[in-house]
Amino acid sequence: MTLKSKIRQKEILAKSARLFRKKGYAATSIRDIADEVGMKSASLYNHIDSKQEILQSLLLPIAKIYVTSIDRVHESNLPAIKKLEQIIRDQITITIENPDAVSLVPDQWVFLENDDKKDNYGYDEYVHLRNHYEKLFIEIFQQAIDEKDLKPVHIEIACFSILSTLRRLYSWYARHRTIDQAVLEQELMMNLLGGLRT
Amino acid sequence: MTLKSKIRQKEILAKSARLFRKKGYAATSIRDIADEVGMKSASLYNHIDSKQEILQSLLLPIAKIYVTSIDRVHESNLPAIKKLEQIIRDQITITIENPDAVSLVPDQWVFLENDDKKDNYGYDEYVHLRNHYEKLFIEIFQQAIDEKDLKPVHIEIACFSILSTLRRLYSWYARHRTIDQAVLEQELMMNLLGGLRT
DNA sequence: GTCTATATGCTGATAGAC
DNA sequence: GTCTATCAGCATATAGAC
Repeated sequence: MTLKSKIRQKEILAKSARLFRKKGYAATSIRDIADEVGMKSASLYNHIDSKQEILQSLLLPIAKIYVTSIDRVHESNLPAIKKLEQIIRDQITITIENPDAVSLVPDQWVFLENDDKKDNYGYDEYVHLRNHYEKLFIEIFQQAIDEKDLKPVHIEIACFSILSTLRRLYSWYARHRTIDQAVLEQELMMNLLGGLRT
Repeated sequence: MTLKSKIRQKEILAKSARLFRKKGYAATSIRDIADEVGMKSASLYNHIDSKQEILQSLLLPIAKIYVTSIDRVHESNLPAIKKLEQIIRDQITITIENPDAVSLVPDQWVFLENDDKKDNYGYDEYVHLRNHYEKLFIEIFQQAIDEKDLKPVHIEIACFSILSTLRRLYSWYARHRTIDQAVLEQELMMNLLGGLRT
């Protein structure tokens, strides 16, 4: 694979992400993507195998970025409450650095498919990564309660609430791109953890 | 319009809402809906004008429910912080009573269309209702800060965070339908407002 | 009010010329 | 690597028999 084709592929992925974000995977056609890239839809297939491959090439890498990030925090020796703060900071950074890919996370994963013939299990792999992330998040949250840094709240409600905000941050950030990241981190920390601290 | 046809229409709307929730508007076909209702797709058109009309018949009523609810709170004589608490309780009730319609609110409104020829402005009307809701929410939030019941936080971040959780509540609730509503209200109040109180 | 048949257009993807 | 031409299938919606 030449360097040039890799650049072209990255462009196709980036433009697809923007279109998927705007209209969703199902409502975005291969022709829409080709128009955006500036070629005919048939030419796209010199760079990609299928529309489904594009979605997988967007969702699986971003899911792995999330998991790598929380794995590293999990393995650190910080108190659990400090781990939670770091996880929130990491999610903000990931969102700011990959807003289009992140925008697909809440809802577009349902369009991932499994294809036995190609040994290609996009849906299963994605769900596994997401479950791994949520499992660690809840585990660390429980630890912070055990360590008396958080009140003994309803864990599932609290984790759902925090993650709902973080997963939607891309949409708020799109309208406020000039905000200082440190301010955003501080404010969100207060919003998400402030009411739960002992 | 006969009583029977109204019942049939309600069934079509309910089944459509469930399908739109699962796969999204664009990925749900008229045939999918007809299958679910138990008739051929052509027969559906004896009960509805178009697929687009179904989406509007789901989204606009639920948006009006939200607006009616916040309008009533806004006109009350409660302190702003009590208004916010009531708004959160109302959103929880609306979600529990209309989970499928509520599930369409975060993302499916982009598929609403305007049709000049039919004097039918679904998109514009929906966006207007949503903006009205958010304007009142922010106004009441600001008031609660002025009345010293909330810290002087970054208002837009705080409102975004609270609304993100409330708009996603349908998905958490789907997996925890047996929870007592009073408990849910109490926990969410702590999560959403706890960190912001003076 | 439901059906079969059909119109018209768009979908993802492929074949083959250049 | 891009193009034109094309395929088979599915989309929304309508016409008209029963």
